Amino acid sequence: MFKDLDPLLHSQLRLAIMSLLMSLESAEFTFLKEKTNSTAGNLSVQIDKLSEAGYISVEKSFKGKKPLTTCKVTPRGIKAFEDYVNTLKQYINK
Amino acid sequence: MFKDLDPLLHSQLRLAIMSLLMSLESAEFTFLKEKTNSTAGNLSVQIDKLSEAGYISVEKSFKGKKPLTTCKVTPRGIKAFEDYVNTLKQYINK
DNA sequence: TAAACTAGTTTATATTATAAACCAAAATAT
DNA sequence: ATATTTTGGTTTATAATATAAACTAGTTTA
Repeated sequence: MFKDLDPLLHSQLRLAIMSLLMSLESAEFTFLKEKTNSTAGNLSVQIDKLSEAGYISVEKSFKGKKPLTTCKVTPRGIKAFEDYVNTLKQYINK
Repeated sequence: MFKDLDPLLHSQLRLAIMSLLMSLESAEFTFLKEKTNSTAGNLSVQIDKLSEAGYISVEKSFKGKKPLTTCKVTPRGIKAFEDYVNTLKQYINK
């Protein structure tokens, strides 16, 4: 009856990160931090988890002299997000 | 940007329970257990939490000689569920 | 050159979900 | 009759998770 919800996406902050990345080419750490209203620590942890699952790719570089972390959703992440949304519909429609 | 998701509803099993109760007059413990595919222990705990939040009402009686736990969603529960769904849409509709 | 700020990471803690262990009564098998 | 299993749960222990606090390395500002 109820399919399992991907636990990696069924988390407020990770879902917010993925939601943003689904509609953007890429996003910087500081941008995600601001938009999700999260602490840097929490964001860092959740980005790692999404990255380890292969849902996003993370690139570390420099913007001038400051470190710059850039995130992009991967095809696998897009698939996972879409599956999650479809599964969720079982729970919330009707 | 992203409103907080009610943590009481943002839980697979509790969401499944509420989802079922939203479309039924009432439901028995054993029915919920079967439909949600949960263990009795887990279900018992989550029913308590929903009940303590006032999202559902729980009535304990007997069916013949066997104990019977019956659950119903409350108006407050309906409101919370609808709010949750609306908030969730911010996350999943691009 | 000390203080404060930026852009993070690591680690500790508090919360949560979950199943295992338990209980009382009833039904079933011996 | 009386063990034994099943039903319908509850309580408790454990494992997983989310989150913030503490920390780091370098940079800018006073």
